[in-house]
Amino acid sequence: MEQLRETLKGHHLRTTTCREDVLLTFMNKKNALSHGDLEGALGENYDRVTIYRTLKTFLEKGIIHKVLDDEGLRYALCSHQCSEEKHQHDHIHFKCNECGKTNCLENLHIPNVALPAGYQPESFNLLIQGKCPECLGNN
Amino acid sequence: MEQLRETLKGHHLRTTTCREDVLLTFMNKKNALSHGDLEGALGENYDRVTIYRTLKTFLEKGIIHKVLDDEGLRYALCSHQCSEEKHQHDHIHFKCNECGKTNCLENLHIPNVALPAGYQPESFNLLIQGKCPECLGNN
DNA sequence: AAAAACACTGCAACATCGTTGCAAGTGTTA
DNA sequence: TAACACTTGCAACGATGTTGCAGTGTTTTT
Repeated sequence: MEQLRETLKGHHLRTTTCREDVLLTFMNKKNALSHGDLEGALGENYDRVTIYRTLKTFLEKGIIHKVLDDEGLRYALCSHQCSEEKHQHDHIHFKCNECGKTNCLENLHIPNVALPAGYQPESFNLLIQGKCPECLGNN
Repeated sequence: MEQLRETLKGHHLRTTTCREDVLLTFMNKKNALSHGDLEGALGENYDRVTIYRTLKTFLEKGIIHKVLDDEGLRYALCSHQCSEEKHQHDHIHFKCNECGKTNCLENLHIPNVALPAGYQPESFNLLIQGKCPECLGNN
C-alpha cells in the first residue's frame, strides 16, 4: 500500500486510486497485461480512457514497459529501476503457447549477436515462445 | 513475374492480380510492411478487406511472417523455405529508430540462452533497435 | 464442352482498439 | 483554505480488423 505511493511519488506522479489500482494489478498478476486485461479487472471502476492514459503515463515515467508478442501489445512492470531519463532497454520475455501468459525473465542477459557491419544497436528485445513450467507440470 | 506465379503455385494458391501485386510489393520494398503500408501502395486497386485476407492467407501458407516492434504489427517475406507444415521459427529483425524501417537479418543465428529450469522453448524472436547503415552514413 | 464445386473479391456492416477536446472534479502546494 | 495544475469521465471520433453475403472467376468433374 505505502509501497505503491512511494513508487508513484518517486516518479513524480500524483497518487490517485486509479493509478494505485493499476499498479496493484500489475503487482498481483505477475504476467504482462494488455489494456483489455486491465479493463476487465478494473473496468467497472474506471473509464476505458483513463486506463489508456494511465498506461501511457506509466510508460513515459518508466514504471512499465511494452511487451510484444504475436497477439499484440502488453505491458509489464519494469523491475530494474527505470526513470524518465534512463530506461533499461534489454528485455527477455517468455510466452507460453499453452496458457498464453507472458512473463519477464529477469536476471538473464541477452548474449552478444554478431551484427553485420554498419549496424549500431541500441536495445534488444527477445521473445521466446514455448511451454512454461506450470503447463509442463500439468501433463 | 514468372517467379511470382511459381511462389504462389508452390504454396497451392491461385494466382490473382492482388496476390501478385502484394507479393511484388514485398519484393520491391525490402523492409517489413504493415497492412497500412500495403493499403497505401495498392489501396486504389484493391479493397481493404482483400488485402487483409491476402495477408492472412500468406501467413497461413508460410509465405510471410509476422514482425513485431513497439509500433505494431508488420509482415515480411520468409526467406527460408516455409510451408504450411513447417515454418522456420527463429527470426532476428533490426529496426532503425531513425528511418523507422524494419528488416530481417538473414544468416544470423540467435545464440543459446540459458533458460531457467522448466522452460521449454520452441521459437525465438529477437528485435534489435538502433541505427541502420543507411542512416548512419547520412550524417 | 457444360455443369458442379470451389475459391477469390468487393461491399456493407459491424466490433474492437486507441485518441482527442472539453468540462468537472481531485490532489498538491503555499 | 484558496489557487493552481493535474486527473478523470464523457462524448465523439478515427483507425484497425473481422464477418456475412452476393457476384464473379477458376478448377474439376463428367
